Amino acid sequence: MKRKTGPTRPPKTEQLPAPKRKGGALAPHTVAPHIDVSAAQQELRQRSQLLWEEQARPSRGPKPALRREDVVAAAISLADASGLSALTMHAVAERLGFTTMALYRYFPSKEALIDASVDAALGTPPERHGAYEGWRQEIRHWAFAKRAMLCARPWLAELPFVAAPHGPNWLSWHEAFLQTLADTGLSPEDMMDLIGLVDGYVRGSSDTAISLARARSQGVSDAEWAQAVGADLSRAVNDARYPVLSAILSSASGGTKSDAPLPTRGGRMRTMDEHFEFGLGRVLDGIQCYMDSLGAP
Amino acid sequence: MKRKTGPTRPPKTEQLPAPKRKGGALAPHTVAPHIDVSAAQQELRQRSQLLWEEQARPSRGPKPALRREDVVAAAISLADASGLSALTMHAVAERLGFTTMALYRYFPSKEALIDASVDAALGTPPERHGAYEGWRQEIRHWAFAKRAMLCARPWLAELPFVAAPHGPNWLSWHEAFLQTLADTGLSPEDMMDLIGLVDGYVRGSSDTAISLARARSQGVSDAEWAQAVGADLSRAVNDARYPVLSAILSSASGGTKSDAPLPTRGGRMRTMDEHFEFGLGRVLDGIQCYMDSLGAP
DNA sequence: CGTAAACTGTTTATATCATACACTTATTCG
DNA sequence: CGAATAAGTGTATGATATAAACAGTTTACG
Repeated sequence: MKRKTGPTRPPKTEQLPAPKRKGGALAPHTVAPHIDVSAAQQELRQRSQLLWEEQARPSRGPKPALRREDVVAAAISLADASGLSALTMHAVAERLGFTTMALYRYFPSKEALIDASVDAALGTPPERHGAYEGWRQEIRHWAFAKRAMLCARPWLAELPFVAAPHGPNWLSWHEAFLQTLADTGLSPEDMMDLIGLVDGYVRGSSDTAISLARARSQGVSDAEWAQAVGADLSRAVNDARYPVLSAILSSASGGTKSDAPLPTRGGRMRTMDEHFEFGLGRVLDGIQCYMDSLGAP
Repeated sequence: MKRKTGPTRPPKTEQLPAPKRKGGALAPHTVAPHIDVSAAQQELRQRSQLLWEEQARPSRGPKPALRREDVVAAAISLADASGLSALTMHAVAERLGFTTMALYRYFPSKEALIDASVDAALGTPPERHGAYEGWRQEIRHWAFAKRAMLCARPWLAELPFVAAPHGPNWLSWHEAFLQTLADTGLSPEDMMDLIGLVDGYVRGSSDTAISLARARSQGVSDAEWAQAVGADLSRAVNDARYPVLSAILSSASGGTKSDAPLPTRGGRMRTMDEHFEFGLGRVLDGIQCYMDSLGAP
């Protein structure tokens, strides 16, 4: 039979039967037209609650063999070892010596387990070390600590950072940040915005570091990684669409083939941490400017 | 039979048979111990190449009925309409009127298709409007444009932003940024770091806006969304672990139940865009400081 | 004290996906 | 024309999340 010039209609048009999902588990955005909004709200509320409520053991049946923390610990160790894709319900259960379905006695869905794992993985910010060194140093420490935490758990960056409920540890990072600003006299709204500024920068700019951390954990050498990262950039060289970028890249790498992820000048190139520090320095300068402007007039 | 105090070993211990995945398709980090590093490198290279190479049609077999762009367009329209979870190979194929497997003639894996969809979705930055307004205004426009793009396609934020190959459009955003700095006399390394700074801030800080955009697209009202977001924060109130946060929240919301996502002072609260603008202003101030410090000594 | 409620973990089943593989058909080069 | 090659299809497989029914356990309560 001859195929018409137009695309063939596959005969097995099996009218996908409108994802039912009645229990209201996953499904953050399945079909959209007829989504049950209140159910979605309900579910988010429940996920959030799971992060905060104590595990009230009811006094009727047999004692649970596990605590939620045990499940979370298993989940985290899997993700730490082999990335987010290793975090399957089956794998977690097996590590604990249970069947997959047993986990659903502790978490209503994989998403809820991940919520909890993420919050646990965030940990709490490091305790204040010695004397208070002024907001600038304090924020700097905070930013480096957060970055280090993200790099230590690269799988956190595999998750979309939106729309997840925030747990106790997440709040503790916020709290620590606010403490650095406590005696600056800034308004609450300014403080909250500055969290967004610094935290936004830290998360947004850490992707290279995280990517390297992940590569390392997979046994990729730094050189290989740098080459892979640089490869994308170096495609811009001699491409008329990217005049400035092209000029920068070819001038910086001295005309030879550029293996470096970022252009190296004649002098010493900044290390990755120094790149981060540079940007952070600008952020802190910007905050300083703002404080000065408040004090002056 | 009495269960031992230790966890029950499920009888069906089916020794999960070491994910084989021979074709080398997905599997960014499956098992880690015996990962074939060079294969992973190979695959990344291939994914990147797919974003750049022209589709060279071989002159032997039948003409392909589609172009890669068609597939990408279908994928994007699905994701736009219903989020990333709607982007399945089946759905894309059905929209095009083909069978699922037909897509694999165009993209070797779903990941490769997503790579291409992401780059296409990024689009190109808006053309320069009128006269050059100075780097500060130009960067500001760039940042707002990028943020608007992210909000218009909230599903981009559902993807992990690491370890994906960068395509032509991604580079075009970089190029546009560099053009704003072209006549500032900054070193290439500084310019690249400033991209990281501004782009990091834009991506990292846009999550609230993106979350709202997504909620809207799902029919959630702004009020419901605000309540859901605020709920997590308001748990800190009266929690001894979060003294500063608690104080800020309870003072700001006047002691009543806080429905607002961010604390409202007596005066008018900043809108979401104004929050963004505030942080961006600090970033730009920080850049200004740096330029001044370079020019002065 | 015994029984039923409430709860635990297990078994079994199902739906959704990505994708491998073999096959049929279409196109074009020699 | 006929062989080679590629396109799209059909079917199968394996991974995964999770629903539903079940069986064993503990405790509250009559």
